[in-house]
Amino acid sequence: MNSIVYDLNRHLTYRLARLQSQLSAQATDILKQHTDISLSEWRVLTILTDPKIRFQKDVLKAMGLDKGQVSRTLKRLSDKKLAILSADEQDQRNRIVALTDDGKSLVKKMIPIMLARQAHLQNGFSKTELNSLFHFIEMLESKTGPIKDLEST
Amino acid sequence: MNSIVYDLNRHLTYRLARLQSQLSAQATDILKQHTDISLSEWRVLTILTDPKIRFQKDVLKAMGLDKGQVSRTLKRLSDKKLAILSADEQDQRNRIVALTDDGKSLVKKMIPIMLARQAHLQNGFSKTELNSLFHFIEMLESKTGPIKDLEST
DNA sequence: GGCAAATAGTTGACAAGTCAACCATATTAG
DNA sequence: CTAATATGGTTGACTTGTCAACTATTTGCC
Repeated sequence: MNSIVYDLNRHLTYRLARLQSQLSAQATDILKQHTDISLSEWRVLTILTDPKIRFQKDVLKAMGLDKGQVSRTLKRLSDKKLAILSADEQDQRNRIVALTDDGKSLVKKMIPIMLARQAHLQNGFSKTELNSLFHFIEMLESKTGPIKDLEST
Repeated sequence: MNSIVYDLNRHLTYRLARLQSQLSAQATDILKQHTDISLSEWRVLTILTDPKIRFQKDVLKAMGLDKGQVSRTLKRLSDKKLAILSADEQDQRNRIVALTDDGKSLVKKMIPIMLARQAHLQNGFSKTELNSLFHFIEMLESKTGPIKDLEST
């Protein structure tokens, strides 16, 4: 009668959260073995390899990260001489961001390692399964906004 | 030639991370609309509905959360009078944890809302698709340990 | 019994993520 | 031209997560 038991293990968002925290711990470990950058720093570095990314605001849009987080992460990368920030003469509000040579070579060194990890994770998935997985992620992402009428029914 | 571009969007762990952060923001919002508890507090509360969970260590095992986090979260729940912690006479190291009546009624009130959200998220997925998704999560979870030989190849 | 090791939990220090206020520069609309 | 608004970025306060050191019990072994 008092069965208000809530089965967390069959609870999609909980499972995703747990998976995610394990994955990010794994990535952090790998990075620590080879470099002294954090996972968020690594993600920003990889974003900067894209030639379409020229300004800080582009990083922001590309990553969907917090403004302040991007600002501080870039600052740290710049302190570590992996990226440089400079002023845009055309529009003084913008900050131009780019990898330094050190940044580029770090990325070049780490990419094979990080790709090997992706391969390791995807090992056992068929092409079709992988596509479904990405598709599922997209479907879920499209439903992450505010929800109306949660209480009705 | 300088194509060291790394496509984050086709990068499984990145996509999962982004999805996860959106999902947890959504959950936090919903909780804030109805209660004043945080997402981690909510998760611990739901765990406590399981009669098999008697001690703090059971919460720990069931959630795979950090020791300290569990300790502090339970403390907050106890401050809010949603859970009570008491000593185990048999083994003084253990702390017995249980929901208070307030805790139980809060859970009872929130469960339909949180389940409605799960339903909303799973809407559009067939039973088969949902099962694959859970299966994929399990497969990935089984690969989140340390990886050997990342650099070879 | 007594001492080493194991278990349960607490605490402090620090890193990462979130939020909102704020400053400077550009854009636009009257 | 200039005042309101929008945009890009920084900063501080706060929360959450992570790690490791530490205390207190209990268990197992000689």
